[in-house]
Amino acid sequence: MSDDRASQTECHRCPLRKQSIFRPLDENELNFVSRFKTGELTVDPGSTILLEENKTPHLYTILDGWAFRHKSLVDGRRQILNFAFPGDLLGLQLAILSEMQHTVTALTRTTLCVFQRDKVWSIFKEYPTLAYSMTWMAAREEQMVDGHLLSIGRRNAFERLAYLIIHLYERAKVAGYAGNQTFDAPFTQEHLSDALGITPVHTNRTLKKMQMRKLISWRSERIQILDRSGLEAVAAYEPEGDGQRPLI
Amino acid sequence: MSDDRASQTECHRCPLRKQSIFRPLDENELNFVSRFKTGELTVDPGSTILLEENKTPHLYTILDGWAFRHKSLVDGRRQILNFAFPGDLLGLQLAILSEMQHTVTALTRTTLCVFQRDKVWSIFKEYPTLAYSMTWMAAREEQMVDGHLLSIGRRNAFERLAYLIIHLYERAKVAGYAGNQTFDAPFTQEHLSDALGITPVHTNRTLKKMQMRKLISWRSERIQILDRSGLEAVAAYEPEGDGQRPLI
DNA sequence: CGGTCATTTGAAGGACCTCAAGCTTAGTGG
DNA sequence: CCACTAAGCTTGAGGTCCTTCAAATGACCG
Repeated sequence: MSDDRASQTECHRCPLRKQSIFRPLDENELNFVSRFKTGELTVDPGSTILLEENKTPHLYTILDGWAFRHKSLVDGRRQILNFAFPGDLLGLQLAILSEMQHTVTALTRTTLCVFQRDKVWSIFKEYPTLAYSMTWMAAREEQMVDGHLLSIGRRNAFERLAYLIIHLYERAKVAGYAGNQTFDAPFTQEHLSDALGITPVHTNRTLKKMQMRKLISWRSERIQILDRSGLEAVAAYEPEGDGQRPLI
Repeated sequence: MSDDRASQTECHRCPLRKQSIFRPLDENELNFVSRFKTGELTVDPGSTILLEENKTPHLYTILDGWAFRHKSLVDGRRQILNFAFPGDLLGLQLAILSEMQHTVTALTRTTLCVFQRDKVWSIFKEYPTLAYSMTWMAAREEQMVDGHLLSIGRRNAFERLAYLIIHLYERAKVAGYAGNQTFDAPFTQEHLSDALGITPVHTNRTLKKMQMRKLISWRSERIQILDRSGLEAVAAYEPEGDGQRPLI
């Protein structure tokens, strides 16, 4: 949660990394990014990146690592809203609404690209392409949360788990954390249960059932999808957007 | 679902109405809006404004009326993601991601302001203030969905209902559909149950219980909050953002 | 006044929760 | 190398919340 070593190198990877994956930044943008970026930050697993109450002046992009957005009731019941992967923007709500209503916590050792949030307005004024990308990411994030809401509201535990596994696999894949129907699982069953909206005990039983049916296996921090079409069938899975920013 | 009578009058109310509530549009923006707006559209209760599969070339703002965003599984189980009120933007996902993954349906007779979605990019290029407002609205919408996800995932039926009632009251209030702890309820118990993620039968029983405990009353299309602090207590309610766009 | 739709109520079953204990694993220090 | 600990995982038993099915009641409308 510290280690704010600034480095001006490879900045072009970060501001909206999705974009640089699909389209190289132009000169203006590169110039801008180097002005806008404050530095990099690496945090350990379990550390808080953004806290609900706090008003940090920062906005982040994940360069490497997993994190998760979550929100709790006063009595401690916690709901994981979504997981965050490289390229994802953290703290946009804070920058735009000047209020965060959720917390972001690192799941693995995570490297972030740090920006000044008070410069967001100047992005809109001077770099419409970047602004558009930010909005693109916000819209995409909302689309994912919509999907989770449908899942939590209308699927049973077994179906929810199937859906979440597929979702995580797909996201891990684009981040490079997956391969061959297998992906890293740097989380505990408790994290899963907080994402699924069920108890750890029931999550455990549901996982067991899913392994018993040879749909997945989970050994040593890795989850393998054994029967993709079987999983899709129980989840009533419908593929999400392909993650590609449209050409404008 | 038709009646596309164009009218150039009072356009300044619509493009991002929130904004015009808090700050008058400047000359540039007014000029822009009149170029950008296609017309107005009024739809009857129950009609579909935006359909998941469809690629309408339109983007809407609600001028008057209630609508709701929802999403279903293939077998028909439906989840209401959020309700939409005057000032809300509909179809931003379609415009930005070129893909809608939910449907929007009118709850009351609803009047919409219609825009061409392919002009969104020109907003970003030429009217950064409007672009910023659009992003503001997207961020706010996501914040609301986050709140619902916490609710559905971690509150029980009684608590969910309490939360939803307060939420709807607060939103109806800014839209002018509420007054004196009372608000319009242009929906059925089935809508409520789809928003809460529970069955109609259980929704009915939960409503009964809530009326029995003198927390609310529901008569002739109007819901009255009888005990606000009692409701807040059961919901563990925490106020949302004040809906005011920050000055930039 | 019949028909349709929303609401209401009952009874029974099942999904998920709670509580509680035992287990496994990895890390720590003697 | 072996306690010892702590955190996570596993399993059982019982209870509760919510669902399902089914039928009755009420409200509205032509």
